[in-house]
Amino acid sequence: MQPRPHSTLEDVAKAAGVSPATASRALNGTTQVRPHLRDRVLQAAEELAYTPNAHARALAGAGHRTVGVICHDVSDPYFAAVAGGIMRVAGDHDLLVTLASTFRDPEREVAYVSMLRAERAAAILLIGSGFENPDWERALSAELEPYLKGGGRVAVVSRHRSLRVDSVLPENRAGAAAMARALLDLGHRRFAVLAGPRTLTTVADRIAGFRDELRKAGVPLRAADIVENTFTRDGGYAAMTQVLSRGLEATCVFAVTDVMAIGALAALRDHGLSVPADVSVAGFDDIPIVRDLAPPLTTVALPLPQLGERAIELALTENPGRRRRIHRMAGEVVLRASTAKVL
Amino acid sequence: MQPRPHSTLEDVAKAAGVSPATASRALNGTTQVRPHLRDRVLQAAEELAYTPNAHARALAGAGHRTVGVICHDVSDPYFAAVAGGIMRVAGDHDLLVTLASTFRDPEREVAYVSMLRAERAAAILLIGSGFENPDWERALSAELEPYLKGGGRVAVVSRHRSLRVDSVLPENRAGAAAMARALLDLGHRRFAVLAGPRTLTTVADRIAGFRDELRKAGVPLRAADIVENTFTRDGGYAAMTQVLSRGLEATCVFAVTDVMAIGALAALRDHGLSVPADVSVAGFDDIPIVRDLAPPLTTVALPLPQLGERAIELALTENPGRRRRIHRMAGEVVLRASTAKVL
DNA sequence: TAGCACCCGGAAAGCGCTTGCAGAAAGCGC
DNA sequence: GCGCTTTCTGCAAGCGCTTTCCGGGTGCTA
Repeated sequence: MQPRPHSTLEDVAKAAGVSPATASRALNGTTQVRPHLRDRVLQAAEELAYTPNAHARALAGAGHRTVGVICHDVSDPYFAAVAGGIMRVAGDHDLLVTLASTFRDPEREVAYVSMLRAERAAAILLIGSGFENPDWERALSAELEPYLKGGGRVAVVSRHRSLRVDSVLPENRAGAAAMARALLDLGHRRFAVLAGPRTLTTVADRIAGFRDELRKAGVPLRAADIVENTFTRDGGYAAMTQVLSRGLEATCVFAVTDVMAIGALAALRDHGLSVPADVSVAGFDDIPIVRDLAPPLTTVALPLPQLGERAIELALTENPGRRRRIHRMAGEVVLRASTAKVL
Repeated sequence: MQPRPHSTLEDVAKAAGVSPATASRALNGTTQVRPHLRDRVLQAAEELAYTPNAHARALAGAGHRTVGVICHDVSDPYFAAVAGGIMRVAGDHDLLVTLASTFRDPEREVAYVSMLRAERAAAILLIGSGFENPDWERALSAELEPYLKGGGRVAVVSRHRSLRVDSVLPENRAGAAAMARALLDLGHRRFAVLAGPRTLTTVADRIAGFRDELRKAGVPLRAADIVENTFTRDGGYAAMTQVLSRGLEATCVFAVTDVMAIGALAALRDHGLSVPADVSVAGFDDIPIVRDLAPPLTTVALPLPQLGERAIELALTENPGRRRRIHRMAGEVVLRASTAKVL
């Protein structure tokens, strides 16, 4: 029945009584086309509900207006916020965004890069910490290399530095240090740290910044004060529970991400402890929800959407020298009601 | 320097000493290729870091393994959760997901459908309520129609029914009715409803279900008890503030979405009211965060990730009769500490 | 009115891949 | 060992578009 599912440029050209070349030019405005011809083409296109085939177009050399974004899980508020920033910029550039959630599976991440490569995506953005295993990071590099050589643009956000590509880096170390200072100022001297996998630089940096600042003040942070778990709400809950199980000595809990802090708050509530009366809690990231918690969470505020915006802008911006560009973004301590002065 | 940025099938074929056709067949396994030839091809591909050009492939008729998802805003926890479900299923099918946030701009929505059409996406999924204006819905239909005729698959989640496509529909009406019953059982008789744009069927249904159930119990819900605002946290805050400004008579506030409920909770806190002691609050959706609020939010739990999973499965499943399939999903009232018995 | 530059439109060559089609090779029975 | 069937392989067409290269108008100048 249907001769061809979609109408093609040739159909349009025929309907308008011009050649496909002219139709193409009229539609894209690459070259001047006499007004009355252009109007005929436009009208024909309209009538035929013509939509250019993006594949044909890309194949013919017009490039592909898609950027690929790879993160661990879109439903995590952190990634959702960063992705939101990317989407906004992408929308302004008429770019389509292909978003892939790896669910923290390294093989999947590599597979996605490969698919994005096959798509000839204009750029690939990797958001979130890399994987613990350096082998995975290598496999990823191997996949990325040919892409870069082929003119692909890559940018990473808050990611292990082993990849030699443009990156947007939150100042994790300085942010954590600032948080330590703020908590010290409140009079805290005993801390518990709830950490994600410590092989991730994000985690390592936040812990290091926090610990170094404490040390400067002569306050030690012992290895036992740091509890490691997954980067999730439940991970935070479990880590907090573990801390509680050996008897809470700390007056303040610092979770390396807000999501973990949310789990920690839940665990504390479930154990009948009140925040900040019994113990103070601080997080990191400032995902949108934490200001609405009760108590609102003290945290290091990162400009999450901007992280994404800078990343895509970086990737889209010409880089003649092919130098590795790094855009650092500072975090700011926001004191809310989840932390209190020690009496 | 670089003769061609990427190595092509022809390069692989040449390196393996076979024709492109054979190389293609070896790589795709469409037809038997003698083992030693196949191995040579595979090895050559490996050595050349060959990645097939998805565009060429799609153009040559092999179809395109991408599904498009259009929602209002990925950074909204509701959409993030639904998208999460979609991603999981897509990953299992080796499909790439192109996610577009319209930021509630109808023109952008139509434009995205057009772009997805141009991409020859295997399916287009529309998540979230349609727009208030029936004209927009028509414009959208006009864009979708040719896509469907061309063999495209479309499914919508929680969306205005005017589109004649497969859909996944939460049972908004029944869910809201169940919530009304639960609140009545707690002894509440005076309610305030915080609504999103009422022209959206989602909102209309939730209000109707709620009101009808109250009516059955002889409890009236007057027009003035319903306050309308945007579908956001700030919208909830504003709506709640408005209710408070005319003097709170209600013993219970029902927000048509959790996100609005979060705003309402914040507004109540800012006004020095305590929940549920002074007033009970209930929401709808059960986005993941609400169980961790203090107090945890009473709400109608929708299986958010499943909403997405069903939608993509629906779109991917053959539909020989071309009938409009509707998958309804029930919500379940979850009573948490944000609602209390009326003394 | 002739001459020149300029602009516009068309023909055609691909972009990289899949896929009939047909021929070559291999396997089988007799 | 011959002819037949059954695999396998290569040729070539073509997916829908962009773009280079030209030829033919057009408008301007002399």
